[in-house]
Amino acid sequence: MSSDVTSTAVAHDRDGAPAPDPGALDGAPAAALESCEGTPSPDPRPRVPRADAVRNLAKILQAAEEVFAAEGLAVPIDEVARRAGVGIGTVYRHFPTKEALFEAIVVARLESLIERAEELCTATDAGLALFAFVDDLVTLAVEKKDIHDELARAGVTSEQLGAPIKEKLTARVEVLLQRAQAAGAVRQDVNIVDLTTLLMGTCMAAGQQGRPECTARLVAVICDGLRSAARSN
Amino acid sequence: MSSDVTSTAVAHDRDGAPAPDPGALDGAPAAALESCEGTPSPDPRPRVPRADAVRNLAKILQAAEEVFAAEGLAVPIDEVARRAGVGIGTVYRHFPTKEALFEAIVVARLESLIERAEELCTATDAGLALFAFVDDLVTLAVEKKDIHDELARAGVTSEQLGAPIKEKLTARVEVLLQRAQAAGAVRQDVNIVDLTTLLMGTCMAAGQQGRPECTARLVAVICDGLRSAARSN
DNA sequence: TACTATACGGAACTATGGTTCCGTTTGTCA
DNA sequence: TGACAAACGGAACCATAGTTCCGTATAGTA
Repeated sequence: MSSDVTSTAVAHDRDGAPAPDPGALDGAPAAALESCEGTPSPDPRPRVPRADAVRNLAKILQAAEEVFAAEGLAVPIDEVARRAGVGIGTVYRHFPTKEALFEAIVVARLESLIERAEELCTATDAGLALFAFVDDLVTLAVEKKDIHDELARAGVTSEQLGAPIKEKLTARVEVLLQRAQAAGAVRQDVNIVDLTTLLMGTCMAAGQQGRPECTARLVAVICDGLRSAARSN
Repeated sequence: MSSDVTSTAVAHDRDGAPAPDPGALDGAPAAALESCEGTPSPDPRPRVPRADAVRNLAKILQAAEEVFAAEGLAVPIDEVARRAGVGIGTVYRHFPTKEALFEAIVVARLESLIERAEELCTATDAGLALFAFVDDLVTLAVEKKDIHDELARAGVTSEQLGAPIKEKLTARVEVLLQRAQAAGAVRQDVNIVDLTTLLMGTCMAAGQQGRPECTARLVAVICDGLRSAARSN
């Protein structure tokens, strides 16, 4: 949600194995452990991970996914380890820092949002498409506390988690916005920064307030606000 | 901004002197140290504070005001002490916990907001009054990082700082809202919870985004959103 | 089955920040 | 001016949470 390019270091296993691709969340952690960095020197030994390592990585990702969603990013790493049924050392073997673990989870979530945004980019009604995205985003933030936390930290931490992914998401949202504006469905005087700020705020508020029945009305107000001056200006 | 009644403990000097009234921020820290709790047993000795204690309390409040506004509530207490030119022990003599110090500052800020809301309650144009309050609130949040932090914690911490003051503020805002709705300037389908949530979000986002030129547009969108369906429903 | 690299577990270490304690200083009053 | 309660300063203490380290267990292989 920011254009900061400062990225987090690439996560590495301390024994040299690369950190898993966040996509591992989608079900294939084994593949994530296999491949190496961008083939700088074709290692003779392809470094096949042990079966238990693969299994544990999956358990850790699963546990992190659940714990972060329920408790937010502030939860201690011990809790993730406990939930995954592994030792803390094992978590740190797969992710060099807590941040790296966050990144794996948060990036996966952002990626699903990017997908959604891309889907909506081809919708016929550009206005409805943007509003649908707003609704999806806010709903997600209410459900998944980590998204909410991540948004809340955005301006605070200089180290941006998954900055490139955020830029990508922002770019997609910008397309949605521009299409909606071109269609005359959204006021001309808001730019992408305004919109992301507005969305961030709504996500944070709705997320920590937690009352879903309230969420719908919030989204309605926001969307109407975005729409309101569409004719004028 | 919540109706949680769980309040923080009354702040006490460890030597028995009561914590200062938050109003002390407004310039009379001496008076704050003098009076005692609700006269349960008329202490023979009126307990006049020493001059240096009065002076230091003022310095601490002043420093805390500045530091919290600039850095937010996460700043370590050492920083406040350093800025005030006193030892940490002295801070703790005046405020039993860091939370108590927060409260002194935050409550003072909320009180100024309450005052503003009361002022606006008598405005002729009820719609404009509400929108003016929204603008003031968001602007304050951008300027004072502690307000923003305090809002951000609202849903997180079970211990609510100055819960009664927040209730009072909420009550005033509710009057503003109801008047605006009665005047047909604001849509009927939002209630006070929706509004405070919306305001919280906007404050947080604007606050951490920090670009004042963006703030005005955010407020515009929000207010237009609140207005939008005023005719219908 | 034996051997070894890989991976594991969790105690120990480190850093941060709130809070306490106590020896020293100082304001106030007789 | 001397005595003493009040107040001060800041080192030390404690709790929390991230990270490292190393002895132990085990998957994979000959």
